[in-house]
Amino acid sequence: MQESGSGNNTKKLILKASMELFSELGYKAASVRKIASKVGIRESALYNHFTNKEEIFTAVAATLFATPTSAKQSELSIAERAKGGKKFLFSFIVGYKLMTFDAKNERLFRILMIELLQNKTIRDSFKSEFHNNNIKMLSEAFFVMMQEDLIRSGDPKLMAMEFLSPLFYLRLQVTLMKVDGEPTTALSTQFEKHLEFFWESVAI
Amino acid sequence: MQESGSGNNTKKLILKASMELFSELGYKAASVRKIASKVGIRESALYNHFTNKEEIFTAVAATLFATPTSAKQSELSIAERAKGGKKFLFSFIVGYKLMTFDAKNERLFRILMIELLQNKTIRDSFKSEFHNNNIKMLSEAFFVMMQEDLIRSGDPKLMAMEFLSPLFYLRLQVTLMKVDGEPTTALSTQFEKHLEFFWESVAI
DNA sequence: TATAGATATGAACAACTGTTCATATAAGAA
DNA sequence: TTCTTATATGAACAGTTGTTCATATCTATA
Repeated sequence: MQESGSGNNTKKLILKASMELFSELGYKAASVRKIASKVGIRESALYNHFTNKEEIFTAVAATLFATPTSAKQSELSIAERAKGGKKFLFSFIVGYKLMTFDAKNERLFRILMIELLQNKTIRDSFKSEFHNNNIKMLSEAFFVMMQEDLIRSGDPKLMAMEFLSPLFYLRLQVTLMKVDGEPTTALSTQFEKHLEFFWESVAI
Repeated sequence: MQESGSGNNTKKLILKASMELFSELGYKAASVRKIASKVGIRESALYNHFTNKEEIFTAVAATLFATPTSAKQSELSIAERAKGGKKFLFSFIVGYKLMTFDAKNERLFRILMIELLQNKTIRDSFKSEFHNNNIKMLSEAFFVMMQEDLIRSGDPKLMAMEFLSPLFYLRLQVTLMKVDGEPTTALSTQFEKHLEFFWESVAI
């Protein structure tokens, strides 16, 4: 090993630098040379760790989606926790809000949105991990709440969509504001307001 | 004038070709040469109509956002039409659905999403035209509906957000499906289901 | 018909792209 | 120490990028 890389973690450094550059510039503009330069090596050295640029990006995307969506906070099953009704939804909101305002996850979301319409790998990840997991989890929760007569009956999946969509939209707004360095305090309280509105809509 | 361009509308042809390429490839990959080639001229000829690539993109974006959001369908004011309650919301949904599944507007949405996090001009347009107009319009409508005792009282802007977010999320999903050539029939009925759910949530 | 203005062309530019290659250097195993 | 393996380097490649320029050609006006 030469300088720069402190050991065998050059690969990790590449992933770190790549994630930052991809999120800042997007796939195309985050060139192999810029990535290498950020790591402190030449671009040719990158090819000892990855076969091509696409593989770097796929690896970055994989680490991004590996982040748990705030699912396993406790040992209790979703069905069990869902019996808490509004309490469960509140904890979900708190987790989602934390993700939205966390700098690292903010980058995640940026790069996701940037590549969503250009990269099929990202699209597939979004559909399975990001979207379906949340919808599936919430659907299960709403199904339980219906059985427990906490909320009015209906299609659990539809309710999951209705609950999640405004959160997603808020997250997009927050991300857009932060990109331009605008304050997001006004949006901060919107998350709880959404919960209030939603619960008033479905609670029995 | 040489061949290709049938008259003085080369500028329009450039905008048309640009829009298609921008939406397919994004800003970076839609090169000046590709645009020129699509029009049927050399890249140097483009510079007789636009000073640089950025100006082409800005012009495209301007024409995109110039499309009315289905606001002025009739001569009646929003306040007047809002008295229709669910009927008004249904007409909004129909308009939004039409936009979502219209090929041209689909492209609009794609390019918008692609550049949303990379281009400040687009971001500003999104915030003012795309977002605020809809929210403002819907807020006014919900305010009227509250006065008419058609819906429960609350923050009209919050309701507008709750009503619009799922539509936006659906639109994004449809766009993603179409990009990969997947069928969108399953999502098609979701628009009306959202209206049913929402109206049941707020109607008195 | 002569002239002016708009619009076309092709060549060139400097910079950047992803990738490959022969080669050098370092660390660990024999 | 010697040999192997991993990782670094710098140069080179063939394309592509946005932009400029002198020059040619078309159209409309005088």
